[in-house]
Amino acid sequence: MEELVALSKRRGFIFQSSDIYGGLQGIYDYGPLGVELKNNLKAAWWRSMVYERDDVEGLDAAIITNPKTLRYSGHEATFSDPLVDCRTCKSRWRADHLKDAKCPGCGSKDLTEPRPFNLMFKTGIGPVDDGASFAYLRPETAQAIFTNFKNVVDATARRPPFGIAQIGKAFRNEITPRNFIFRVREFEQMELEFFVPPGEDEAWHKLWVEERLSWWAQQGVPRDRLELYYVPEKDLSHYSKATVDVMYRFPHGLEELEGIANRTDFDLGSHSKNQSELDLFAKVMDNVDSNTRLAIQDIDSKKWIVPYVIEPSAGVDRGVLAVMNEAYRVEKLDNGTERIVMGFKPHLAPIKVAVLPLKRNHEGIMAKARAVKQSLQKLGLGRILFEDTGNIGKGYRRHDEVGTPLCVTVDFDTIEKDDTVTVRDRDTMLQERIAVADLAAYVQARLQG
RNA sequence: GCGGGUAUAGUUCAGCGGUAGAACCUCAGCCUUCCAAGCUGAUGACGCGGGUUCGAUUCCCGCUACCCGCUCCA
Repeated sequence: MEELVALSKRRGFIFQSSDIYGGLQGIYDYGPLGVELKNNLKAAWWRSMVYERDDVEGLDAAIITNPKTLRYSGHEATFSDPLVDCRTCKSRWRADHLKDAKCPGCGSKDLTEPRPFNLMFKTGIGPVDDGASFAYLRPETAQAIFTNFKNVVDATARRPPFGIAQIGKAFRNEITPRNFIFRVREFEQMELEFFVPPGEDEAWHKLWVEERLSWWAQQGVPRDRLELYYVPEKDLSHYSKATVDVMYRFPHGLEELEGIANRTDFDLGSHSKNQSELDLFAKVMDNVDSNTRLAIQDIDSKKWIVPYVIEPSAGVDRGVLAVMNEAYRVEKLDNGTERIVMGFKPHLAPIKVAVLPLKRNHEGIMAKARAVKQSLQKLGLGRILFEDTGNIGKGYRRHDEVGTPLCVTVDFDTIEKDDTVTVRDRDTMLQERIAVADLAAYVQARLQG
């Protein structure tokens, strides 16, 4: 982990936020390469969810959320637990789980006063901060998908099974942010809420677990590096009938990378009016505020059916950490030196191609290299970097370390002989001579692999 | 929030009660016809705030951040 943190800072992937003022606990910033990596990972998710499927729509909802949404979702009740600490055995308990003001762990009565831990961020609405009008920063992106369910159905004529996908920031006042970008207070989620007819939920749940495992493999986190954890019933979230956690062996231990939950009809039911007419499976709070039913009317029976929801919910930041951890490797070279390589899949690499002039102080080579860079940039593959180090070996090493799949070098043959360049592969360190005229097609083909 | 640990250039490490050194990195110049070469030069640090002291980067206290455990989750 320390090596990843150091590399992240040195090369510009991830920085401590507000660093010059001493930082801010559990908050991180993504640097020049980090933003590319993270965007690439999100784009890969969006592509596989929204573009490559025919049954998913996209959504980008607001972060600031009406408190009623989080009240009926159950978050107000479950995200603000009064907690007490046992001074004897150093354990922590929910105050409402204590019996006789005794520590359930060791029986000691030496407990701290209950302190409220509100895990949701609040903010004031409007310019006058009198506390009278507040809203929450969403603690998960999912809720806005549910509250927009009818909007999306009406706008797209979808019927279950279909899904709504969203990527965005979420905020939680974690008690203990820890482990670099693993557990943070401001984070990003990639969530799909997939709505299915009741009764088909369990089959779809299984299917989505497989889908997600296969997607992670495509991002460079292979199946054998992941473990499935079937959450025991007593540990299930308030909305879940069954949850499968996709666990990854992070540098600090085996932890959750993504959760795939069967949320049943809890959410749509919770946010609906006239719940008694809906024949809900889940226990929901009486809703006196909603102005609609989040349900689909069966054409034949005229009955309102509340779909069940399968939710694959992945952490973007955790994904970045897992992808970086998988990509990181140290290779010993024949000359005794070590080479650090970030073996990102090409579609995730922050820089797709680096173009290097063999000599920095040669006008002709420099000009040609710039031209090659510009022509490759026009392909729209992502970031192409003009790498003007003047030391070819150093340039290669630098790009190994940030995971650039291909380095294109302009040398004397390019400008004096046959208009070819060398293309050097990150993983094998081997080079090929390619005609500049063929370079675009060659690069495109290589980056697709 | 509780308990334990850590905090010196971008990184990895020195160091001392008398205001800090190195290596690598970075940058500039020279050199160099493909894997961190060489030469010259440059930038750059004692996390923050108090206290003790003639004097604190060094000792003490508080804060902040990070790491480990409890707990929580994407």
